[in-house]
Amino acid sequence: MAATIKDVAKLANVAISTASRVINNSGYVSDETRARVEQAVKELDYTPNSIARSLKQKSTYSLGLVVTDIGNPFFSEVAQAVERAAREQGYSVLLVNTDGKAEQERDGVDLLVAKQVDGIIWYSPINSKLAEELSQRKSGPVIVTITGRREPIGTHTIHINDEIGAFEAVNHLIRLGHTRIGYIAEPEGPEYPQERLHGYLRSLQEAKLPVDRSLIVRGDYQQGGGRKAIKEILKNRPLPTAIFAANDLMAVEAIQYAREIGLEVPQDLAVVGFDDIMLAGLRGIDLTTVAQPKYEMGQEATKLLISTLKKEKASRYITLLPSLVIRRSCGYRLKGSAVSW
Amino acid sequence: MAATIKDVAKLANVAISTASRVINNSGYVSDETRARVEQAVKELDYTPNSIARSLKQKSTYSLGLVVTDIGNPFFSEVAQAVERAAREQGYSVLLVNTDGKAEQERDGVDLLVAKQVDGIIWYSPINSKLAEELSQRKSGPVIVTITGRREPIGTHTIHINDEIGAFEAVNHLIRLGHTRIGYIAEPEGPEYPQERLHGYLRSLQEAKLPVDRSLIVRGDYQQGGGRKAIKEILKNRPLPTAIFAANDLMAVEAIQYAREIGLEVPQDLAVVGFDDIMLAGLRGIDLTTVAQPKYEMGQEATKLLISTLKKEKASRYITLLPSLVIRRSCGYRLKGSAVSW
DNA sequence: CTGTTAGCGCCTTCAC
DNA sequence: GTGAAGGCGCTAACAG
Repeated sequence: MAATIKDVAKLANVAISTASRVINNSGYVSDETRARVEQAVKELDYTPNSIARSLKQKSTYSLGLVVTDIGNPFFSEVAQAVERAAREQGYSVLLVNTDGKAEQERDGVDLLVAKQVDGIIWYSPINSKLAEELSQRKSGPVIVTITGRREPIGTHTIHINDEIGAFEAVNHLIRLGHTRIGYIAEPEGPEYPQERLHGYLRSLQEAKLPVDRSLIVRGDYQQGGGRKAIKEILKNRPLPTAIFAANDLMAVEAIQYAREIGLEVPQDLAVVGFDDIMLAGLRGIDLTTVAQPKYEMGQEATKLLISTLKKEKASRYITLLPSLVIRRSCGYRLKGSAVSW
Repeated sequence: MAATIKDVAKLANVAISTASRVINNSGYVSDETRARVEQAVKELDYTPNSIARSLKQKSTYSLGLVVTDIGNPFFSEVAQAVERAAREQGYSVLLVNTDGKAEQERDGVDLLVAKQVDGIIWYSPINSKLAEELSQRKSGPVIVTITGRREPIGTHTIHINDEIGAFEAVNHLIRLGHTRIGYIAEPEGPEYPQERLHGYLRSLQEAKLPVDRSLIVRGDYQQGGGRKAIKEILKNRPLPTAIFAANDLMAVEAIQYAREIGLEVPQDLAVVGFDDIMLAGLRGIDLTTVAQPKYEMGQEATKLLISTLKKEKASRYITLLPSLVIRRSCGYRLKGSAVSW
């Protein structure tokens, strides 16, 4: 049995409340008494039970981090930022994986609520109603969502403008002279923001390029999905000369597959991804991609969350812009294009 | 204010203990009463406060996961396995990053202890004394360590036989005809297991190859560190024909650097890594590497931990063997070698 | 079957 | 300055 404050008090020959005072440094205690208590603490190797403390104080100093898949390097980088920012402020983080399933998300969030987390960083809400409702509760956790959607959800929203990111990526391909651009798209369904698709479409439209629906194939954001999708897309004739993929994982798989069947990247097929996960920058991969400010996203969200906890703060909506990182996978100029780079 | 069991009891017109019974499904309750309580629960949208429950039951149903760097894809894969296994058993996981610093590790673990986690999966203990001592405490958390060291630490130990992994990797290079094999080593210092170095050395010795200390340069396991190390190693003349690196991140950087300065991989320089993180298998990288059973490690550790929690179990020591995954970065045969593959 | 009664470990008035 | 007492939300005997 670990020592409790009671043991400390007894050993120091003081009342529990006095022991509490010196441990928490609150209220007046004579130097002499303080010394006695501190001595007792040391002797018993006493650690305050923060469960009990939380029960009393209604604050657990912990926050939940809800992500689709912590095994995905993209989320893991965000998680790293969150953990660091949280630790620096004395908070700890409870990790919940949703695997992209609404049910798991609900259960996970329920768990976090039961564990009385002070706040939740939610990336990203499949079930936005749940998030919205939760953030309405008076004594519920503060909810910060990170999302590619436009609509704010929760107490605070960190919005990554995916639409513009995708738009810029496709624009870049168009400037390079591409006119048949395939798209390995985000999955369909209400739980997935369709902003990247919108950006892709808008770019084509503004350039007055036709939209060929058979060049748009849904991916699943997972390993294996990019391969399936690119296969599908490359059944089209004439072949597209460029591919935009809704995330890097799928983009890299597209490159792999293209090379396997004898296409050269970028000469025969230019590829642009989305996210800028670490591997995108490796030599041998060199993926041009839309970089999401992963670290900032995690850090911003955490800081915002914790500062809200410390004092009331109006709901905030922050937009972060992704940026296009040009590497080699898109080529610098398409053969026969009039545009020089 | 969130609803408490008291509110539920009042609304259902029963005693608190009765409400508790139906909520926890313990003891006999008449169907009629049960229905009333359930109705009340629904009406108030009641969620049990697990903080309070934990205080009473001495069990928080949460476990700590201590890793060096969750942003590192290697750890993030282990974390994924841990989270999943934990969730399946109704446990949640508190994430602690050490960034490889002893102080952060201590603070993080203190935090976990204060938060009364039931167990800690510790990968990997820099300060093994801390781990050992903690696992001795009667009412302390169950400690499962994952480590490349031989010595058991904590309640249970999952040992990855790094020495054999490294040994096999270097053996492979030797079989391919290499005799000057550089090593981008693990960092020095008591907090880092030196098993991979041992394996490297043993392999050379058994093959009766000379050990050239200037071909062994310490890395830091981080991004950037492989680059620095390979630079150093390649100052040697004659150049080594092969490089073994203590992890994939550094191995990949070595490949990048080698290519930048005009060396072909694997023709001029064969490279073997350690870990088998996702990117190792990508086309364009194709890194031959010692695969650690990441998923098994996380899962095994978690299951072991939780089963211990449920009923006393003797301390266990499990050894998992890594396996060599041969891809292209090591070449199939060294020019001029007599060994065919 | 159901209600009453003690706490779990801690913090926080409120007296002295 | 210090102590006594109440209660956070919940569970677990123990009576009825």
